[in-house]
Amino acid sequence: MVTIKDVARAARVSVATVSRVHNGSPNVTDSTRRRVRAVATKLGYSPNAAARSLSTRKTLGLGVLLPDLYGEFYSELIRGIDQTAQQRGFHILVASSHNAKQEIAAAIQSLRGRVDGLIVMAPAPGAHRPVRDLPASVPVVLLNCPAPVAGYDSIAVANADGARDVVRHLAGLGHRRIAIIHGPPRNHDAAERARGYREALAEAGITPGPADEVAGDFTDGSGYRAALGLARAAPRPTAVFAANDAMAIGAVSAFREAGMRIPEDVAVAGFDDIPMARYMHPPLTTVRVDISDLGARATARLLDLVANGKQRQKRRELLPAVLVVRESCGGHGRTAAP
Amino acid sequence: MVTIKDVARAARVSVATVSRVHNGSPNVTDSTRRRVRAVATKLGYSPNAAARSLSTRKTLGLGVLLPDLYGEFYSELIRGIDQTAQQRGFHILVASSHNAKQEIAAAIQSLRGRVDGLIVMAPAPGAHRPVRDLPASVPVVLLNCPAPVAGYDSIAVANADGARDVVRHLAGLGHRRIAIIHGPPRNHDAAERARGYREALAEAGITPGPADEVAGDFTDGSGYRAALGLARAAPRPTAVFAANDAMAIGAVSAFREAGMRIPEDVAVAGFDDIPMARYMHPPLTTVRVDISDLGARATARLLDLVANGKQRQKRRELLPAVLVVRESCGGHGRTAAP
DNA sequence: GGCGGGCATGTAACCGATTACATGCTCAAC
DNA sequence: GTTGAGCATGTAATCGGTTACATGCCCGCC
Repeated sequence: MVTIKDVARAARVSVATVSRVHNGSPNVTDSTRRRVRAVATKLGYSPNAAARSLSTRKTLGLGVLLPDLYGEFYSELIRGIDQTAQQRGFHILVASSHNAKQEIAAAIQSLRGRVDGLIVMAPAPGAHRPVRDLPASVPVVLLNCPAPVAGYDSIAVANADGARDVVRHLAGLGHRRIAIIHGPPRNHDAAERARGYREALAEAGITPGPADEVAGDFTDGSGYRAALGLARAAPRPTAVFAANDAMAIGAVSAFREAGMRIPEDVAVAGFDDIPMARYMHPPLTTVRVDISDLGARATARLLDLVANGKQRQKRRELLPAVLVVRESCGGHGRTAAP
Repeated sequence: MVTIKDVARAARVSVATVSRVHNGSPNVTDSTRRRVRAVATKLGYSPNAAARSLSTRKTLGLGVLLPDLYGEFYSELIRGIDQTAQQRGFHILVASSHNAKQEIAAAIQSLRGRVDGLIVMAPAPGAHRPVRDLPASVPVVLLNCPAPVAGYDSIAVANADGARDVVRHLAGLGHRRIAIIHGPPRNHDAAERARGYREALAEAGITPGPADEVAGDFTDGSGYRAALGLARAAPRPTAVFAANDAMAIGAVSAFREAGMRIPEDVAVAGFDDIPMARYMHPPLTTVRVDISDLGARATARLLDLVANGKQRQKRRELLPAVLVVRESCGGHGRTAAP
């Protein structure tokens, strides 16, 4: 390992000068600067990150704690985060935790001291406990957390609004039996989408039967199985709102296998607008959330906290969720542009 | 920030003892151990990662350098990597590079000293140059790289075999005009899949016309546009092999908009078997690659290198790619199980 | 009773950077 | 010619751990 001392010796200067050259300090003559640069390159020197962060107390790292890594949602999210972080010279440490309190605590523990800030997505209520144990000096941005958590910045998606809009759309199309495939129990996003669903039904004067709410867990497989059940129900719902796109995709597949046509026999809507939603057959009516933007905003906010300390007022930002009408619910003449 | 010294003082022992307690050294009396533990917990002590890795020369971090982060492929890959790493107490640093040599170099630079090893996926030929500049002491596992690179372990997918199998399958079904939607130019996986395609055609005595090979870039949008072109071609291909599933999904969507039925008017096959492939309509005939396993294997190999030094023989591992016949090409009576 | 082995614990060097402060030089102003 | 400002550079403390080696104690054995 070639260290700053090796470079200093070879360039016949002190370590301080080498350090100054690498950090762009102005007080170095051009000739010295050039000499140090040349030697450093020749020796293949690159500063030891651990040593540097030990003395500067900065790591240039951001921790990203996710409940899961399954599906297109998370790659989009990470993409937005990485892009923003990279632009500002930060790198990201990704850890997934399955939303279990213990695992979250472990992951946070393993990230401590390696990052200057944390983006935590833990939609389970109560899952933020381990976050509170963090020293107050670590900036944190919460993603899709249940309700504003006092003392933390947070960004969330307007889940209830989006869900209300889709279900209203469905009701407006004349549907009276509208089922929902829920997300995981104890998941904030799922709960909010369910709330929007119920509100829209109430608005429309519809009382959902008990069989109209079926369980799921945000995976395509769970949507498939849920829809299989719905297809056998009597009376059958004429429309289904799946709490995310992955489940909607599974549901469409199951309905089709059961011999039903979409949207003629059953309308299906999703949530998220993952890239592939528009390429389904029929193209999926869903709620658009700019997932990578969600990641980008969270990162920008976090970097702001990291740079300016935590003095600012904590805010909760709500990302709009807008209805995208395609063809899986009917009610749309033209083809959605790709 | 509470440091080891604070704990030592409060527990009335030396820093060495505190360190020993935290590292599970056996030479500490139970009473001391308990006292130190209690104090550490009360003070909320957690060792500074930078300081620790400065003196141990270990970081417990693995760098993951990816060409991109778009689509389900990457979340699956990261999932496999994270799972294996976490089990062994490592955490991962993810960076994407868009496959540009300069960005790769920058990313590697920013990872240096923060990780004990690197998983690099850079399918562009020549993209590994920056990797060679790494000090030989950093273990590296290459993913889907062009050909075995001397001096490095690598894991790749049997791209050509898989592609040959699908195209053979298509030819076996009686298709004579089989088009391909290519992956990005200068991408190894794409090139290999193209090679398999050509070999299978040659085997079947088919000479592809120039219009049968169209460009794409592995995104669903590019598959959509490519298929739009194919749909207008005369004579039209009766089968299309898309070099990955995302493009196959886009292609199916485009063909359908052009009024063609799948598989009756045109058969479509993909590559990767992303989770959602089986839920498409019709379920996609594709080539199964266990993506998260690919990540898991790469990680296991890397951890092995990290633990045992680099003395072992470098190996290239080839992950099988097996044909999964569903319905998008016909030739399959039953419904694919989900 | 003295000696030595083994064990718990402490002292201090070290890892590789950053940076406050010290040093010494040049040059302009008086 | 002296003085001091301003700048380039060096010296050494520091960040928070780990660990080789030193120390001192207890205990068993001859």
